[in-house]
Amino acid sequence: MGTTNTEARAAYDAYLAVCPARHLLDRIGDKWVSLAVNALAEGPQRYSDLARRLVSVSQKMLTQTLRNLERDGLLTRTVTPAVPVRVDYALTPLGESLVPLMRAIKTWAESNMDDVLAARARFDAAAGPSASGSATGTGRSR
Amino acid sequence: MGTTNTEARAAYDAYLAVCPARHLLDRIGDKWVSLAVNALAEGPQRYSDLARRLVSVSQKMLTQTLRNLERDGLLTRTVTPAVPVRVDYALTPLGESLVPLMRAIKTWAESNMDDVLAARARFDAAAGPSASGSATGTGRSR
DNA sequence: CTGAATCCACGGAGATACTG
DNA sequence: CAGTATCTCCGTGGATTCAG
Repeated sequence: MGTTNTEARAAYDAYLAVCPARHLLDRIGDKWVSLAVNALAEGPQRYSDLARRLVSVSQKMLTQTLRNLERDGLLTRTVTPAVPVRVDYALTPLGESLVPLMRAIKTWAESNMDDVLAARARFDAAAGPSASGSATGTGRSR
Repeated sequence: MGTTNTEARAAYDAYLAVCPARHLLDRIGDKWVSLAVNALAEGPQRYSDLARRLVSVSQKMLTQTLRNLERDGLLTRTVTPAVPVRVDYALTPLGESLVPLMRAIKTWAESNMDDVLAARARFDAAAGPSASGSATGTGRSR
């Protein structure tokens, strides 16, 4: 009595809602964030530069990604009111401090993805040689 | 001619499809993965233990998360055929090698989330004091 | 106890068209 | 050039129910 199951869940959800790591993971988990940060790590870029580098990104997603990063203080957006408007994006110090972390992620991935892929192949072979590849919700695709 | 825009996008998409970092980010970006790995970092746990720790996770999501991690060789699933079945989950060496990375993420988040939150507040105050909070798609919630 | 199967709703991702 | 606006599709996650 008193401490119902529902209350516990609510409390946990509340905790998750403010968990810093959760926020960060949500951010860098976004498909285009890592690519954008990576591109900007080499120096400021114009909107069209970024659009060229992240070849298959839609304008909507690129803008949305950049807005979110700007909102979080990870990059700055500078508008130069020329004839054709010019907008430059650059990492802030905060954004740059994130780069090493991204590199660490990249490094781990490149070092261990072979093992992961091998494990995945083994698993799929053992579980469902007939099944197309994965079960209910692998998470990939989209 | 020959190199159409569409081809370039297809090539880039193909590249992204195999990009190790992308895979890793997709994995650890999953809501429950970080929590599960974190919990298992302290030692093997039973299914029900994990369900208790990740209070607000549904069985479906917990099972799905664990399956994906098992598939990727990050943890092992051991079934003990007792009267009530018993299943233990434990990190593999590969899974454990991921723990420091998760910690790094957690550390960065805890160190810099204040700045992020401050930036966010500033941005929201400047952009749309009347608007509810964020634009088109902040990414959070769900 | 551990998990599979099914149904459903929400919201994000993308394509397209329009604007300052 | 650098966005904004709108619409639709479907994947994802949750609740519920059934089973070994």
